[in-house]
Amino acid sequence: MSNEAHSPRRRRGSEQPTLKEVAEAAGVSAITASRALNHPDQVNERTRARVLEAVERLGYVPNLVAGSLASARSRFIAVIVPSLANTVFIEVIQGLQETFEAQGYQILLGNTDYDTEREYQLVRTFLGWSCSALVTAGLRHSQACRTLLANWDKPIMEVMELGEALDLNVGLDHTEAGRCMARHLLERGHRRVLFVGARLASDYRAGMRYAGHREVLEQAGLAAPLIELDHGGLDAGAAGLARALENHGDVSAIHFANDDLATGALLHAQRLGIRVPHELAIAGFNGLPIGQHITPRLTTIRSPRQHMGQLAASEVIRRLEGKRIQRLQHDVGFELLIGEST
Amino acid sequence: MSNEAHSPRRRRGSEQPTLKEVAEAAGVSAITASRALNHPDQVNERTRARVLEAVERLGYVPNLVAGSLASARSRFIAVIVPSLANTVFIEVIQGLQETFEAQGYQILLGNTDYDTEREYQLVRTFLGWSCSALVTAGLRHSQACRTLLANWDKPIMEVMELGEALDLNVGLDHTEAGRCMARHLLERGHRRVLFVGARLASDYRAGMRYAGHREVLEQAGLAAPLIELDHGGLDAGAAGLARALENHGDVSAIHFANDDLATGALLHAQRLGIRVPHELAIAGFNGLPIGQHITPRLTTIRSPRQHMGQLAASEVIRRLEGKRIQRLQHDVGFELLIGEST
DNA sequence: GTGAAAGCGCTAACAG
DNA sequence: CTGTTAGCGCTTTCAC
Repeated sequence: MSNEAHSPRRRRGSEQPTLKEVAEAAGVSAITASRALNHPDQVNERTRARVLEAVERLGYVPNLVAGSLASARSRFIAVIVPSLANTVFIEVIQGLQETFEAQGYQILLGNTDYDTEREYQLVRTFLGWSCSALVTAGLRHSQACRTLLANWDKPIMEVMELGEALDLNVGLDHTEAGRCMARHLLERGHRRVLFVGARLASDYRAGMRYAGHREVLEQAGLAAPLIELDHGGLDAGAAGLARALENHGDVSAIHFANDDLATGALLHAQRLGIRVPHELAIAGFNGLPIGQHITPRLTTIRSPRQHMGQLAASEVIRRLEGKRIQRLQHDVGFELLIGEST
Repeated sequence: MSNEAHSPRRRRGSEQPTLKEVAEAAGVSAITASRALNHPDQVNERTRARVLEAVERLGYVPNLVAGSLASARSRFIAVIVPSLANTVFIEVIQGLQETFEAQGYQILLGNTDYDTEREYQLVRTFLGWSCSALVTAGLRHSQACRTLLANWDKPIMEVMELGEALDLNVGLDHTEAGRCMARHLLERGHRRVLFVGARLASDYRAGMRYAGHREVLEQAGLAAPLIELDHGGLDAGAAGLARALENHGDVSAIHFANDDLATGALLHAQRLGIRVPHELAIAGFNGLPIGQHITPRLTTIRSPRQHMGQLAASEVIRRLEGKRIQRLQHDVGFELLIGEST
């Protein structure tokens, strides 16, 4: 039986059984075996048991590639972030992952390194995998990428920030966050406030926070000087503090673009014997745990990053399941955490 | 032309052009178009230009699913880690990602939540995607998982720890790392040394470090008391310190299972006015940046995590390219970083 | 509830 | 260097 003279192609290296073989072993047709596995309710219970037994006995592992080709859909979700080195994206990914995995979706992770051309390439690749949806960090894309996505009929979710989105959008208002912290510093009586960030062209959301910060200061008739560092991290924060003291010795507060910089600066200030906040106030953004463990505790803004991922995933899943989406856009907000560093 | 009376199936939702259509537009056969894209050197330069032009004009995006089915290989690399909440795994993933992506491989990320049954399910799924290789964190797997992998003929790379591996192995010796830190503490004159870890059954590599620690202490005729916390993080470190002071008030040093715990404890000690290391020495493991920014700097052990990922990926790629692998196992080692906390 | 036939879009194998 | 043919393993469609 089934003994062809020539078998022109048998690539499946090892003797991986196919669905057809499982079906034969169970005495049913391939399609019934398929249904037994994927739509159990469409198959007689006893038939299903026979199929499952055969699956077990033969050690069958479904070929998902073939399934995807035939059905023109994979259960892949493309997730594109600019960096894995930044906790912020990791936490969003965590939220996405737990929610999607629980529904049987598999994440396909891409890293653009803050390069929109790279993003475009990743999107192309991911479309080629018949992804069920795309989640990407941010609203800025190359024109080619926009064109490609405009012709794509699956859910597109842009996370992190809020604005004019391609489709779905879950995020927070970074400009407003910048304003919020600037207002806090003004309330604390600071009049000479410096903003220190890193690579604001790439980390343009930090740039938006600076814009908000600047707006508030200028409305109060104050200058909004900026120091832009060429990389981030704790070391950079310490270096930023040093530069600030050198070039802006008269500032009474520094608004850092994120908690890594702010924490690095705060710990460096301790080493230098600068008393925070009396001699210098320090503020950050993100609400990382470390900021709440150092003394003085860091004044910062906490964003619900994991929740952002969960919400984004839930909304995408709703759409995939054909449920009505009430709003295309969700503002997850933020929270000013006032520590003793300001 | 090519106008069939009935088109039984056209799933590709939008009008995504196929390779065949590109080929027609370029006046070549499908296989030539395929070669022009995937094996440019096998095709006449002018033919290739025509194909590329047609690709551009039609906005063709290759269907990778179909390609994988036909060739029985995807360029997927399955990567399985127990958690995304732990920096350690993220850094390894980063190393893997940059190296694999540079060679055109796509990572398929799975998270087991420290559950070997979940790992088994992930492995099954990933095998179904015709992954080119599997990278997994750790050497411990369920029996079902081992059986499944034993019949798989693609490269398997186990990272993080060293030991009897399924195939390739890149990691470090955690028991030795535990010994190393214990010896350091003994050298510093400590005789009452406590080990504090979290969920050692899940984080069994921390358990191995404790085993090494204990071995050294017992050889010196000392006890090796242990406090096991039910979760990790900075908060837990602070709580661990509190528990230590309460139940082991006479200890002169605490060896924490990782830097998160150690940092949380160290910062908490500062708040309590406990002078480190004079009244209490504190040591960690991982060599996270934060430990080198706090005062006193944390004594810890640094492991080359990103390098571990890069090396693991390189070795897998060598194998995939058919090159000879010189050694199946690589010890990436570790480095004792002596701060002022001990 | 089950099956037969057709084909998803691409590439391997050969032939020229 | 290019083309023809025959599938990869599965699911859709439609019939029973």
